[in-house]
Amino acid sequence: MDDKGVGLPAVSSSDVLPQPKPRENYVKSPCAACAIRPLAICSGLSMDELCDLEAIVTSIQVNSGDPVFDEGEAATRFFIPTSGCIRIYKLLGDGRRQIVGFLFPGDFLGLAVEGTYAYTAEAVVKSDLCQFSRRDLEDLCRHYPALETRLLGATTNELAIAQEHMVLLGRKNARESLVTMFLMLSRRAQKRGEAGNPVFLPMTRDDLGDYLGLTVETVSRTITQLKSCGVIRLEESKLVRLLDMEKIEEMTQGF
Amino acid sequence: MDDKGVGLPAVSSSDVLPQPKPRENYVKSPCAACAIRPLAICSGLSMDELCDLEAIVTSIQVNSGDPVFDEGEAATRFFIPTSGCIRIYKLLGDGRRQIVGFLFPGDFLGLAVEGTYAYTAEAVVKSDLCQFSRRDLEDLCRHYPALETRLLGATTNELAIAQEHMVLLGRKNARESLVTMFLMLSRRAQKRGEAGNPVFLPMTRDDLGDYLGLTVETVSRTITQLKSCGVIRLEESKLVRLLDMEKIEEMTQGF
DNA sequence: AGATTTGGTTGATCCAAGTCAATGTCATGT
DNA sequence: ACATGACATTGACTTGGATCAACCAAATCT
Repeated sequence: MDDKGVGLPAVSSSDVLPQPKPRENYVKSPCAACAIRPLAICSGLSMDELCDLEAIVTSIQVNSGDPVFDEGEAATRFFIPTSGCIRIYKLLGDGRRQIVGFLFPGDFLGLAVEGTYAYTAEAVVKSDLCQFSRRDLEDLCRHYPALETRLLGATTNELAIAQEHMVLLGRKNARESLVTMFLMLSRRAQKRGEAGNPVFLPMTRDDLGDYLGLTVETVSRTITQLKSCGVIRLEESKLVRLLDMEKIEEMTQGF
Repeated sequence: MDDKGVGLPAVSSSDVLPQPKPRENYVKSPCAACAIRPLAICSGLSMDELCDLEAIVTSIQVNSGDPVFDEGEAATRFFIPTSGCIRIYKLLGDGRRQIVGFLFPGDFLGLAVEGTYAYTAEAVVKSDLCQFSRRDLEDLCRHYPALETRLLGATTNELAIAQEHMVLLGRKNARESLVTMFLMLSRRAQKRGEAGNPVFLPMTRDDLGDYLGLTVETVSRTITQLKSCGVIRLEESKLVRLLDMEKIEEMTQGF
C-alpha cells in the first residue's frame, strides 16, 4: 500500500522524506535542485549521472483532464510527475472503467508491454511531469546499471501496491475499501513530506468509485456512513480528517 | 493478461515456445539443458553466464498444498518454477483470502518489499522450482546487467497482468471473470508450448473463487451456466474445452 | 467392502451494492 | 443576478452474488 524502499536489489528506505519545499509552479528545474528527486528513481545518483539525466529530460505540463498518453499508443516516452496527480486506467468495450492507480510526485509512469502503453494516463488536476525519451533512458540505464536497479525497485513497489489493490477489489466491502484508500493516500502524502492527516483527495467521487470498483452513489453513501459513525470528518468535500485511527487500522486489515 | 515480451528495456518476444519436452520428474538439471529456460529470465544468457547461474541454483520440490514461503517472512530466496503450479495470495485478518496470481513454469517468484515477502506462496500441485539465494542473484545481476534487465521486463509483465486482474475484480461480472480467466490460462499454456484448448485447471473451485473475488458456489453455478449456453464444455471437472471463441473474446473485452 | 474426507454441485433465501431518478451545491461565464 | 454545467448527495427499488444448507461423487483410509 504505502510505498516503501524495495526490490530484489536491496534499496535502502533511508533516502526518503526530503525537507518539504513548495513544489507548485515548478516548470523547468535542473535535476540537482529538484525537490522531489529523493522520492524518485533519480535519487542516489552521482553528480555526473545527474548531469547526464538532466541532458535528456524535458518538462511538460498537463491541465486537469488532459491525457498524458492513451492505452495502446506506442510507448516512446517515460515520465516522472513532479506536481499534481495522474490517474491511470483501463476501459472495457462498453465503457466500464477501472482506475488501476493514482500517481503522485516521485512516482513513475510509462512502463510498456510489447512496446505499447497498457493503460491510459490522464491528469486529475493540473500537473507537471519530467519527460524522457524511452530510448534515451534505456541508453542511460546501460551506462548506469544503478538506475535500472532503482527502476526495478520502483516497479516491484508498484506491483506490491497492485496486489494490495487486488485484495481490496476482490475481498473488501465498500466501508473497508474507502477507509483503506484514505489511509493509503495519507501514508503516501506523508512519504512525500506532507502532513497526511487531513487527507486531500484531488480526484472526484467518480474517480474514487472507479478505483474502488464501486459506483459514485455507493462512494457517497459510504462516506456519509463513515462520517456518522465517527471514523472520519469532512473538512471540505475533498479534505478528509481521519478521526479514529484505531478503528481505521482495524478495518483496513479486515478484522 | 497473456505474458508478452516486455518492459522498458525492450525485450524481444521472439524467444518463446521451446520444443515442448516432458518436464515432470525434473529434479536437478543443468541450466544448459533446461526445457523451460527460453521462457524464463535465464533465457538469452551466454554460456559463461549460464555456468555462473548454474553455480548458484539448487532445485527443490514441493508437494500439493505445501508452502514455498509465507507472507512477512524474510525474503532470502528467489524461485523459478519448472513444473507444476504455485498460488500466491494475501489474507485478511478474518481469513478472507485473495489469490493475486498463479505461477507456471518459467514465471518467477520472490520479489520483496522492505526485505520481506509481500504474499504467501503455496504449491497448487506437486511442483519443482529452481531456488536461488537472493544475495547470489543480486551479485550475479551486478556482473550481468542483462539479467537485471530481464528481471525488470518480467516484473513489468507481472504488473501488466496484475492490472488486467484489477479490471476483472473491479468491473467484470462472474461470467466475464471466469471466461477471462479460462482464456488467460489457455494463452499462458500456449506460450509454454502446450495445446491450450482443452484448458487444464490445476486449481480447485475454491482457488478459482479466491482468484476471481467470488465464492465457490458462484464459480460452480457460473460454470454450469457457461456450459448450458454452449460457450464451454467440461471434458473433466478440471479440463475445460473452449467452444465459442468469438463469444469468449467478446465477453473478455466487455462488450 | 465400508467409512471418511475432500471437492463439487444445486437449492432457497438474503443483503450489499447497483440502478434510476430527483435534488442539492458549487464554480464559472454572461 | 441569473443561467449553465459539473460534481455530490439522497431516496426508492432491483439484483447479482453471498450465505446457509443439503447432497453427490471420487479419492483415500481402515
